[in-house]
Amino acid sequence: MKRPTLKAIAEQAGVSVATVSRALSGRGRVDEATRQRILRIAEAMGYAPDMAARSLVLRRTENIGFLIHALQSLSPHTFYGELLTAVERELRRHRYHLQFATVEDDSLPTLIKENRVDGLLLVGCDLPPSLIWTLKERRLPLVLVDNHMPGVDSVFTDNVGGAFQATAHLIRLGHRRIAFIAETLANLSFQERFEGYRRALEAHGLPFDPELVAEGERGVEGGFIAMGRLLERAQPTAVVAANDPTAASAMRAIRARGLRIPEEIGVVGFDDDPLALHTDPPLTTMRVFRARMAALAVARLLDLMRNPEQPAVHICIETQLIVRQSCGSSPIPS
Amino acid sequence: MKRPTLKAIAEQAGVSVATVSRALSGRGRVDEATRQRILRIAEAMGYAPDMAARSLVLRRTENIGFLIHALQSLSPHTFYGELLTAVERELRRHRYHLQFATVEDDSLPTLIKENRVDGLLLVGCDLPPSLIWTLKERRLPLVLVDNHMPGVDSVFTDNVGGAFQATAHLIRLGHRRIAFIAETLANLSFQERFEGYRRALEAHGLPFDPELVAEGERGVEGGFIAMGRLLERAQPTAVVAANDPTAASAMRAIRARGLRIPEEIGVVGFDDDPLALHTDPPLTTMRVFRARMAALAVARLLDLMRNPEQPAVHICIETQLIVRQSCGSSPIPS
DNA sequence: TTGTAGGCGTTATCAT
DNA sequence: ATGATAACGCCTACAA
Repeated sequence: MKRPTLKAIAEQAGVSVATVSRALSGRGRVDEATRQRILRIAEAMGYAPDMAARSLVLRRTENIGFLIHALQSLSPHTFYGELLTAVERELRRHRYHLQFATVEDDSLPTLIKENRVDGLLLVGCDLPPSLIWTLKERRLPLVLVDNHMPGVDSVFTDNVGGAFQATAHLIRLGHRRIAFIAETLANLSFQERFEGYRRALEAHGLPFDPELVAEGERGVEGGFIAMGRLLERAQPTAVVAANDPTAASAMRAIRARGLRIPEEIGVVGFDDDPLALHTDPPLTTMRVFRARMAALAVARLLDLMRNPEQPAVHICIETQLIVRQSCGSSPIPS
Repeated sequence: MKRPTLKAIAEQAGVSVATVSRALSGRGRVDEATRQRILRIAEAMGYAPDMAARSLVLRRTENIGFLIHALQSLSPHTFYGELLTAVERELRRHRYHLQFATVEDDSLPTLIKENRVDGLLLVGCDLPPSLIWTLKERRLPLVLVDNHMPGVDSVFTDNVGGAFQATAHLIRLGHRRIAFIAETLANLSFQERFEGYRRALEAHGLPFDPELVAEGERGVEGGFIAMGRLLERAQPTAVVAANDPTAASAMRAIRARGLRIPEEIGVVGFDDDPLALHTDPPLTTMRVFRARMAALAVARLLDLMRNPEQPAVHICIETQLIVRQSCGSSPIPS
């Protein structure tokens, strides 16, 4: 059977399409009796307004775009999947739909050019800033998620504070030679975590030693490589990893050197990836709140769509230390 | 600046909108000189057809829906994120867009009711069959992904064959008391993997012992629970896990009992989750080809949209054994 | 080769 | 309270 239209309902009910439209939309007065009749018929026919016709006249699609960098999203080690479903759930509560797209460069996605979305969630810190500015100039409502920059609304994790806490935790346990590793530092989130690490050292009167910092490579082996490089030139008693996959991968490098965790080297990660439960020993890490991030980002975006001319707002979400067994639980002997 | 319309280009070029439409769409003859002029102007104005207007008249949205069960997708331990990005990339190659939605029950998603998609990818084996049939009756082109049933087109992994291979691998290594664990057997994929396990035993003349089969619970601890139950009543020398997270979680239970892997118990997983690299020892597992699955599903769906009246086709993708260190590499001593 | 006109399904502005 | 009617932007006969 075909999708019913307003016209079909109108004929069935013996009224005009205008009346049917009013009855169903609730805008404009309709006699209560005919309204009920129309509603029953519409229900029976399984009517729902055609989205194309609606958005053509209403000038909105009730679609939100979820944009992510193609490389980032292809990486298996990302928590954006969970973020995505949380966003979709949140959008659905508000009668919006989610359009998912990846971007590879700074050219304007067809999603935008063809007017397929009313607003945008730009996810991750690797989307080209030039693209972000182009979008802003189009006056398209948008919110950065897990990323931030001046002049654009954003919702993100407190990376600096989180890494500070993680490092302070290790210091509290008695560690003095604490290393920092990342797949790469060419990434805003990782830079911020590095910054938090440095600030924690400073706040506790420990010297910063560049020899205790190592980068690896992008990919699942990043932490393994970084940790290998580090252990060739230094003997840290603990290491802060820029994220959990890096930490897990580093743990393999540590074990490969015959060192025990946490007795000889403590490890702390970041993200509370499900992975963290399965490492041996289970990984102490900083939990980030993806569902909160999703809800706040959606709320902000919808607000921005209602009322576009607002100063940019930046929403920073704190992290939480999850203590497992990779750092040891009591101060180490010096 | 506003989005340009055909009319704007027409005025600029001094022709009618019909001519512009023809020039841009390529359908219908247009003088080569004016065509070039129109193309240049359109290019300069950054024109792209308005999607709502187009789909209203063309009766298609150029949107494909990616549907997944809400619970399934919220679980962090799923590889559908990777599948999603692969699908999006494939769709984009064909000028289609991806609409992502989760379903919670068998009520018709608004995506469908409001005509927001031309076709559907139904992902995972936990979508309600009643919903699938309703969609079929609407004559909406659709393909099941990582799932299959008679009468509906599908693209899926060879779970039976994969589990057969995994089990045969263990048998080849000399194992005779081989267990099977899963978070749950109330899942088609896991049932099929169980079936593959049984067939391998049978094919090699080993008895099937129900005592060597254990279920756990849904969630990250599923494998831990299942393995715990199993070890209380039996002494397997190896275990086939229904997927990698289950295997990783089971490894923790095995270690908690003081047993060594692979010396005392061999473990093989399924999926080749990135997780498999980080377990200790790294996990031997069956690789599934998500990107292939995505490409084949998209190709099939687009074909189905062109030519709807075709008999259903079922595309089964074989898996590949990835040998790491969790099973040992040489036959065990009996 | 080009333009005119009608229509896709919906909403909104007028009359009545 | 209800019904014509005119958009919305695009495509496509049909006519010129």
